[in-house]
Amino acid sequence: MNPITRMVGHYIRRLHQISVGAFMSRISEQDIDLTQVQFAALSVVKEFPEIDQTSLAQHIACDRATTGGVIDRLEKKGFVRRIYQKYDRRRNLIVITDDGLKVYENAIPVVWVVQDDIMRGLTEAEQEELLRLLVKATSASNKFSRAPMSSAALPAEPESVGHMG
Amino acid sequence: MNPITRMVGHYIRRLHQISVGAFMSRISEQDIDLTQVQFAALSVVKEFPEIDQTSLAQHIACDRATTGGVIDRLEKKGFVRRIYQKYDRRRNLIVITDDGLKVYENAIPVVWVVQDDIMRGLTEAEQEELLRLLVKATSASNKFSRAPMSSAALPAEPESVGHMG
DNA sequence: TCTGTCTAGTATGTATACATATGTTTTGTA
DNA sequence: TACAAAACATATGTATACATACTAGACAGA
Repeated sequence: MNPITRMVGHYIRRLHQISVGAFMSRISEQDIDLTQVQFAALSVVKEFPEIDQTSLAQHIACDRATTGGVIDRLEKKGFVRRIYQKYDRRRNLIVITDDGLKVYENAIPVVWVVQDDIMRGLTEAEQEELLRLLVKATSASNKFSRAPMSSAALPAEPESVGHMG
Repeated sequence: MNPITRMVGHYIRRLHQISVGAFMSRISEQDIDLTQVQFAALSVVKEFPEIDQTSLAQHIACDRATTGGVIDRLEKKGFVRRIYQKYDRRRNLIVITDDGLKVYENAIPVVWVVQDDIMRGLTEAEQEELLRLLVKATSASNKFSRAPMSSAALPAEPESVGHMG
């Protein structure tokens, strides 16, 4: 038996691949041009208009360099806009465009389909338990991570997030 | 509440980041120059000497292009060697070197420390349950994935993990 | 033998993901 | 006010991850 078959990290990486693949597959079916991370960024930009890149980075749990690239691509597609200010010229404020809003709304139903794709092999109870354990594990390890999620982006009561779609 | 906080994919991606981060952190402490995927590749190459790249790709669940890059980097570090054959000049056979073996053996204990880092927020029972659910979910979705793991690399007991086709 | 098909590996391009370094701007403090 | 420190974005380099396309080689059937 190869040791990698006993490594939790291996299955996490594998499930991540599956999750990304399912998202891209389902989103393409709807002719939507978005990645998982771009969708997450859009959802945060929609909720917090004129957010700066560093705050956005914290919400989607990417570092600033990665987030800059994500914004680049969203801007190129016309889904968000950077606003350059006078009173603090270090900051770019990000806003969602009308096109971005439309794409975002169209993508939302896809998310729940993907949810089901990823966990289709599990019973209803197991799906809830997996989600609960993922939330608990990420919350616990969050502070040790290099690109931690901001507390604003974390569920208020991790215990209660077990249910979805 | 932002919808991404309800997305299982978001937590999977997050736990993957944490897992990769923990591995790199612990492995650096030991002055070992390996990534998670490179470790997985080494372990397969050790178990199956003279494996070709496509088979290796299936075992570590990467596509051929990615695997080629992984082998490139491992070869550059002197941890594996490519053997070019006469009777089938399409195939490269990969073997582990003495240096590679040494590094691999040194890295093994780190893997178990990382295991604990990732799931430190969970009880013993929860850790086992998370691993079980990850194995079950990945097994079920494996066949829908672009870079599926080969069955040889999957755990032997279908009973406990849920076997796939 | 010739040819169409399949296979193995590679090349290219895109998208996260992050470390490190750089440059600019703002802020805090002496 | 001057200067150090912090903050923000970006640039560069490395490593997965995968689609697509391409080359070379093997192979089976006509």
